[in-house]
Amino acid sequence: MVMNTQFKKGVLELCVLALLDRKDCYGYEMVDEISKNISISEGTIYPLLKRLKNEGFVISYLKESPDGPPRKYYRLTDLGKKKKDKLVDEWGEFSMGVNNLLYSKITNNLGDIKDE
Amino acid sequence: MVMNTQFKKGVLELCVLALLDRKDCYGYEMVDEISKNISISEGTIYPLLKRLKNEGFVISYLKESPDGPPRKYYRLTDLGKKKKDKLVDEWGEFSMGVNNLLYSKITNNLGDIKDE
DNA sequence: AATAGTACCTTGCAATATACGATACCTTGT
DNA sequence: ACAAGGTATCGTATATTGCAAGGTACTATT
Repeated sequence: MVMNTQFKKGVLELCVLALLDRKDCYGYEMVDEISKNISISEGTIYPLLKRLKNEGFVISYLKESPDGPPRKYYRLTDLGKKKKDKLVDEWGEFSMGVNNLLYSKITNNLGDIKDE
Repeated sequence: MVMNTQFKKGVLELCVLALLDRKDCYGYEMVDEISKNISISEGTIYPLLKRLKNEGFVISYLKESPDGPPRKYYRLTDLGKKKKDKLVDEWGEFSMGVNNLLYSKITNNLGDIKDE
């Protein structure tokens, strides 16, 4: 899926946290899951997961795979849940703000300037 | 307005183009207008306008101001209009994709794995 | 043994928002 | 005349982050 790279900045963090809020996932799985809606590559997710772990938003545990190397599953911490809720709120405000700019009547401040 | 910095990456370009599609604006004015919905600083908009001009999406012309230094107005070119339309579409797809991830039922691929 | 799919990870690059500062014009107050 | 503050522009340096490219390693299939 071709997609504006810049749009994703910061949003992928939200997507990962939102995904993990539903179920524990391993990295490779998240790429698949998220890719159904917005494109993401492995080179993005692994550094991101590492960062989220360093910041205490997730923990990880290993589990054997039936076909391949062991999978590293990630689970949201309480802190991660809070972070996710905060980001969801921020995303709502932000996307609403953008949509206002794109679609709403422009608020022009010229109401007090009369024709002459 | 406090706001996630990363969310804005790339979207401000869209906002500026959308604003200019309605009316010619000067930089300082755009900061005011956009700030009603999403926070933005002057240090952001001027480099952005310069880039948009270099890429041929806008042209600029000077106009005296009743109070202050002359204003540099920006106007969308045909190329800029196309770019704006494209970005609006991309934004629509993108934000829809994110909302799917945040709010929709998760599509789990475990339907063929039975309890045992 | 060779290939392909799964799964993990790192390095280096590119894009871009912002802080910070510089420049310059105008008005108002002292 | 001078200082202060609002209006308006522009440039530089920095931090964050997504991604391509590459590597490692395990399993199953050919």
